[in-house]
Amino acid sequence: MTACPPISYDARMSPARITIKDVARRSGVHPSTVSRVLNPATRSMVSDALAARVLEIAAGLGYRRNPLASGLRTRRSFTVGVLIPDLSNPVFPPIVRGIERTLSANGFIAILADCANNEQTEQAIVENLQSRQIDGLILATAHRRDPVVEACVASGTPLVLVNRMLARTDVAAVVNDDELGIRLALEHLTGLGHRRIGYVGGPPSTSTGYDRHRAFLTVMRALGLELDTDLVLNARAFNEAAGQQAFFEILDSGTGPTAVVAANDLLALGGYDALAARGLSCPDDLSITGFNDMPFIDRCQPPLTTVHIPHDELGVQAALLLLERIADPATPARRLRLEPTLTVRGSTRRPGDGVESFSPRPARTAARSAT
Amino acid sequence: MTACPPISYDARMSPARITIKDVARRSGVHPSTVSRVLNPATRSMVSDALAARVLEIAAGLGYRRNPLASGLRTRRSFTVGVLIPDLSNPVFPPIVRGIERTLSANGFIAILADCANNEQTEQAIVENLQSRQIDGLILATAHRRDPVVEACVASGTPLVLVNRMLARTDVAAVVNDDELGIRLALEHLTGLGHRRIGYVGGPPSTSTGYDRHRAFLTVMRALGLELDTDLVLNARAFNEAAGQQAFFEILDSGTGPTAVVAANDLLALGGYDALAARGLSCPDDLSITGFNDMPFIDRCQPPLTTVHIPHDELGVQAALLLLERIADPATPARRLRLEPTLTVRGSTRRPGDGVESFSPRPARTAARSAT
DNA sequence: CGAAGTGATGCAAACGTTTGCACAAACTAG
DNA sequence: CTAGTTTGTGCAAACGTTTGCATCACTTCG
Repeated sequence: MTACPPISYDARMSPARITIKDVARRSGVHPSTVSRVLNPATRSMVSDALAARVLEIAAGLGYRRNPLASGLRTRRSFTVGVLIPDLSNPVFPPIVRGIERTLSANGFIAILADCANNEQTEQAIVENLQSRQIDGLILATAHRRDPVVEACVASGTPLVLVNRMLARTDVAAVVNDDELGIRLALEHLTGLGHRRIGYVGGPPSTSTGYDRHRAFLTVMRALGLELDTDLVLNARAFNEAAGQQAFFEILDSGTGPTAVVAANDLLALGGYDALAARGLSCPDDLSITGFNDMPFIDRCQPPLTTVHIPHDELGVQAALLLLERIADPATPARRLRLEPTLTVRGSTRRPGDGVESFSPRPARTAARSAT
Repeated sequence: MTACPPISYDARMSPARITIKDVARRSGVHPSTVSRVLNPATRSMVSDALAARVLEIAAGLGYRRNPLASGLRTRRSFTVGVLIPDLSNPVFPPIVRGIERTLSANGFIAILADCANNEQTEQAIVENLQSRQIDGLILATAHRRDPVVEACVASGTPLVLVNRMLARTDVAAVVNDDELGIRLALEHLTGLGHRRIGYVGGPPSTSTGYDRHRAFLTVMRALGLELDTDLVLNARAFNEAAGQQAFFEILDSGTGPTAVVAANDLLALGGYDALAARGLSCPDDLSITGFNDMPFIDRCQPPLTTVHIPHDELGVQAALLLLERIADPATPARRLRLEPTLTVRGSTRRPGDGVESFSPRPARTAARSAT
């Protein structure tokens, strides 16, 4: 826009909106000319002098394009859908924020939908969004084999996955380097002296569940560590309850590990719960690492050692990738893999460090539960 | 919809969308008739037999209404804007979730925008949304005197505030009973024996800042407790940094209180930080209560005693109120006040309880900082 | 039995933009 | 100085719905 002359306050109050016709009448030109002026792509078709005049009049009148009408004609809406499996998982808000900021900086808006981890819901939402002529879709919900994604690809909807990706490689995605993340966690633990290390993963139907699991196996082998299959299992969901259950299985397997790598911070928190329920504590009895470094996880007790992922950047890059694809759908699907880092906190320590004969722990636990 | 016959897969694949005309042609009736059938409000105008047939054909063809075209004609978009001051504050995601779920259950979608606590941005976003013909707006960003809200009211945009409200009473809002919340916290503390109680609030430009502050003064007086103005102050923002700073002032005032009521969980966390920086601890040296009971705050150390608010319900009710106003803008602006409860956790205890001559605390703190 | 009423459907004009095409005027070239 | 090209605008038809009005076939009643 040009310099913004006094936007007549009336203009905003009156429900009678200013249309392109009003601008045309006022400038003494045809509506189509106004349209061309207002559209950057066609601006060059009209003479500079006229364009300037029209622009000024439009601004003076407080004209605002009606995206519905425009979208009806052009089949573009400058709107993208953002699907989140579960907004109450604190990893997602920062990602959404990055997405939203980037989109709106480019004139797009984000329609947010939470599918509550339900594929039915997801399908319905996507269809609804498609009928609203959204220009593209960002999915944080993807499964490795995902009918919703398939449908989107088939229908030609520009699509970018975030955080999770697909088995097939022709879909754009922005993810973390999961293998690197797991490796960082394992190297940290082995560096501390851990040898018997367990793993609690997520649903293998998701790339984050699958890839991190595989990475764990690979890296353990690479490090020359013994793999005890009793200590490696996948929880049925990426949440605390499922994590607790998985940790129970590991704790009760008898062949106690000294450390466990969790594929997600919530699973790690479930581990805390399991330990507490068995009268054990982290890191004295078991070191635990998480994945995601979700907000406020540094505040829990003990502060979680976890793989930090660039939440915001994940969102930003996903949005940029989508904008790229919307601008030119023919562009090949790129897959970005961002590098995580390890954030060491209080949930990991050398094995055995906590088991002096006179642990202050039990006393404190008792004291607290008496409060 | 009627029973859903095999939705032809082709329908979704082909970019050539099915329109009302296709349905009309196929049923041998005029498009307008199809429109009437498809619109519940006008369905009764057409004979039941025909309606049934059209419905069936529409479903068979996989027809989906184009909301852009429909909105262009009717000036309704079945879209509402949701403005959040800062999505990274964990109170908001659950509220957003409630909003989103309720809206989408009623055929509306939510456009989410995060204004990063910036009024400029907010203004721009609202204008953008208005030009997109949104049917209404839910604002979690309101200030007590808020030009953006004024503009919305003036332009006749249906509006509901959530979490915060305005000084003026003619704007619909769903908020917590802030006074009750503060009272619960204070009664809890006095019940434990606290007498010298401080307060750390938020910006008085927000209703949550203003009302909680006032409630604190009122309730303290009602309880017959002495008010020391050195112990009562408002942080410049609802976040940890501002909270820490405010707690520093209280701690350094010399006239140490035994408890502090914080107007928000993040401020309380800032209090934790301030205590830690001074080598003190909660609740041994100071009891602290929060407000909001944001997700995972029960995991921090110590788990925060805080005023629990019905996040989800706040969102649900805000959405319902907005739908009500959209359906009938003439409806008087209702203001709902939901009741909070107190969740007692580890951050509060009797004053003096922690200061036995042989506190186990200092030792532990030392041990941890040595790790 | 005819007039008035009722009920179901068709017709066409909107809603606010965009865009292929036509057309005129102003150039360029031969 | 004419034929051909470029440049700048206007014209009108779309995009997919909705809705006031017209129309027509019935029923109902005096």
